[in-house]
Amino acid sequence: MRIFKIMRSAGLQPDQFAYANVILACTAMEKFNLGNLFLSLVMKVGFLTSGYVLSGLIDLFAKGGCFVKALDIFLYGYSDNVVCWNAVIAGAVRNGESWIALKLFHQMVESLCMPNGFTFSSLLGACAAVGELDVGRTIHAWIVKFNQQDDIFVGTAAIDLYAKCGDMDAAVKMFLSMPAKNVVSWTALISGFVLEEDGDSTLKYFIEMLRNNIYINVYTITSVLFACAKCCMANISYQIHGLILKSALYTDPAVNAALINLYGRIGNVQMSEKVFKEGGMEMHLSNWSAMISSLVQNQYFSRALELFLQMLCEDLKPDKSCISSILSIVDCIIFGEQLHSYIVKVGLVDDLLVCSSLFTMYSKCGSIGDSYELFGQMPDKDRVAWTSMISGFARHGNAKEAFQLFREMILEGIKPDDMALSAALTACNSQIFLDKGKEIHGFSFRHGLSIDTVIGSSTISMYSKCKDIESARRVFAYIQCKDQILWSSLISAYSTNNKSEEAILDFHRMTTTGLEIDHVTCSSVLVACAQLFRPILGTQIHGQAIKAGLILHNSVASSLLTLYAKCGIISECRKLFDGIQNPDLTTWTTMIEGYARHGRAKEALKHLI
DNA sequence: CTAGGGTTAG
Repeated sequence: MRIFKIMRSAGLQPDQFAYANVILACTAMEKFNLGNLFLSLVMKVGFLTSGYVLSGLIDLFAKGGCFVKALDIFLYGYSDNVVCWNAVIAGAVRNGESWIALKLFHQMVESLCMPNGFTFSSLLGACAAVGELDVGRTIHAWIVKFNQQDDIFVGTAAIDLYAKCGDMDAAVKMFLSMPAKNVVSWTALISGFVLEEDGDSTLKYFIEMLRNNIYINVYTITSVLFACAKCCMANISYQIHGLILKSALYTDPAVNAALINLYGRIGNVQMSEKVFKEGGMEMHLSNWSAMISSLVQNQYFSRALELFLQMLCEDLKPDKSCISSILSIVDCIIFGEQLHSYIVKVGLVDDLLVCSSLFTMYSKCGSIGDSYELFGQMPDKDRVAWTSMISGFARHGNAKEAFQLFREMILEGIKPDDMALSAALTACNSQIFLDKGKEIHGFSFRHGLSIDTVIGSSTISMYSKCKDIESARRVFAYIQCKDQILWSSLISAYSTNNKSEEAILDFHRMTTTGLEIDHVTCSSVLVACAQLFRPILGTQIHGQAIKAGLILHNSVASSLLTLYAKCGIISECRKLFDGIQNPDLTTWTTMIEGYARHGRAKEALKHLI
């Protein structure tokens, strides 16, 4: 740049190469604001016909985010130079104009300019960006026609396209056919398996990579760690962590964040904290947000809040994922409102993620009106936002509003998934909604979503709340893979519908399949025991609950209290109650009721006061 | 003039 200035001030006329090189330097230094200056200089001396200068200017404007200007210059200086075509096509892809890129390609071929590896690499990127597998296959055919299939960039871009579109067979085929591969080709393939949540294949290729002594970099490691997190591969995770410690990768903030996230997913918060502390926590925002979400996922709410407040004290600006994580654990409207003001202040209200978490917070804290108002103000709503609002209404017993929203969501063209259906089913909370529930059940059946246990258990609960226990049983029988959640839905369906014999029978059936009992199953079956006056069975289950650590759940404790109170074993009640660490409203009420039922008014009143 | 990742909310 300086030499260029000296040249001009000395009255020397720079030639096309001097201009091209100085423009190249501008791009490299990201001095995009100099684009217009050079454009006018170049126009004055008539160098826009030079392919070197033209391609440089196109690239400068495209990288500076002015694709329209880049396209203008290209069309004005119209050249049959392949580099100019490539620059404008790549610029289109970079600026999210994939379809323009593809159109330009066709014009290029029509004007008989031969595309090369650069062209195809960008075009495949364009297809990947818009998820156009079919167009991508057409481009692949062009690649073969122009004999560019051995280019390492083209091959890698093809792997990336197939991988992003979920066609892993094609990706592997491309990978194997490549005469030369590098770390990027390997990583593109591995990322495809990560997207598919195929942990086995991810590891298989990663190990193969290590065996072949391919240099592993940050991209590879973060992909593999992500796969470990997604597939909950705990043992392998520790080994890979060891590998990272031995390499220079441990100091990279992206790797740190990936490790923190991984340990959060596999439930080892202590390790998350360790990586967080070792990774220079004062520097990187991504580490803070990974750490907070790890804590939230594992229910360390107060520690999460502590870190959040620490961030504010240290003048670190929490990003949207931090704020969303924190919002998801807020259970007090005053704190929620404070966060709301903060979000408005930092200008994050219009963010889809933040706003979704915000209106969900209002609905969880009891302000369904505020929640719906915020929801209504959102310009774009995704499936999660719709689902969250539906379940907000369902939770507040506003069934009609929930159904209306479910309808609107489908009319908006958003396909409900298992969570959305489950939210709509939850709204059917009494017999009068049985028809509506059947309608939604039919919808999920028609859309092939009925095999899922999430939908399965919500469908069973729906029929249970609508007092159609026969249908609940039929849904249960239909589902092949029965997990604890499904069994517990059925058992609680019987127990809440006064079919206690059936509930106990199914409890025995469940335990014989080798499934562990959980707190929901346990408390349902105890309710059944109470109804049938079966203290002996109840005591047995009490023992199992202690062994499985379920006694810490207040729902289990209060079911046991009900059982002992009903069967007149008040001394056992008292012993149990005194052992409860955090008695809640239900456990207190049950205890008081127990005393009252047995004419122990004095004790009942003592508890009350 | 060209390539690979970071996922959070219901």
